[in-house]
Amino acid sequence: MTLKIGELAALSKVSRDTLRFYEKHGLITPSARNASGYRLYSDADVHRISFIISAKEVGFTLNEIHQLLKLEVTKDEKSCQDVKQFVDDKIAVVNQRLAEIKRIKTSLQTLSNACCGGDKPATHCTILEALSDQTN
Amino acid sequence: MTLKIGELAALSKVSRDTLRFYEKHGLITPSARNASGYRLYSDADVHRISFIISAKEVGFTLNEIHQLLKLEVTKDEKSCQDVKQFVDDKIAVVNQRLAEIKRIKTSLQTLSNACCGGDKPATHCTILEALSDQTN
DNA sequence: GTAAACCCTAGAGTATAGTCTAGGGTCAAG
DNA sequence: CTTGACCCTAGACTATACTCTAGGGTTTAC
Repeated sequence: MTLKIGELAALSKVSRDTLRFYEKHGLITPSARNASGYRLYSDADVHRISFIISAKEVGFTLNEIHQLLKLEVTKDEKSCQDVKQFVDDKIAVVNQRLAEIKRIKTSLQTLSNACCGGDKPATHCTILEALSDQTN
Repeated sequence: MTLKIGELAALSKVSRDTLRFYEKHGLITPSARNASGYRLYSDADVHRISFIISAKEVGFTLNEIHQLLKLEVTKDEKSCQDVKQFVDDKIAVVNQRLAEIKRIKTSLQTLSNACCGGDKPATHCTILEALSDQTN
């Protein structure tokens, strides 16, 4: 299965321009071009863009994502130890972020539960009150 | 306990400029000023900046964070139903992000485990291979 | 009592991540 | 065989989130 840029854009919910922008910055290169120079994306490209989007959504910069993806192409030049160290560092970052997002989720949920759900004023509904309720 | 801007900056690991910037954009206002106009931050301010930083780290924009924090001051003007709806929407976003970050963590961990940890080339170490290993 | 280390404002400059425009070629349907 | 919906490049423009500079006042330690 190959997709043209507009099709991949629709599928991934990003713009064509964004795909070209990511390409210019080395994040994703279509696996082929047709005779007229149209970009043709493969299944692997679909996975790749999906990873890029997920990573971005949870707060990684394009630069960091680039580093993560680069592990693929530099694999023979770096020792395994280096790769492992880099990835383990990223796991630590991800764990931190996981804890933060859970904290935010808990406060949002406390907030939602505190709300009556009726149409009275939400007098006791504040994020910061919800946050400080946590034994954290 | 009150802190001057430099002290809060050191504590929160952001720059003074960032704190002033956040203030300009309505995210945080010091609870007081001294006679010379120096900003004085309270415990509540410390919690507030900590929330802002966490929310930002996990991918919320300053604008979204502003909306979350604004629930505090607009509480009497909005009906509880409105607040609940807004917060529940945010919870959905957070759940999505939680799933994504877990997916990334799993792939990073698969990647790390696949690495020998020795000093041989990391021939089979790629994020995308790790990602596609997942039954996802 | 002065020098280093802080604080203030206002506004310019920068990095990141797109988004849009101009000017042109391609393709599928009618 | 042309019209509308696509595709191309190059480069200008925008939004977000800082970061820095200039020019000046304040505080604290020696």
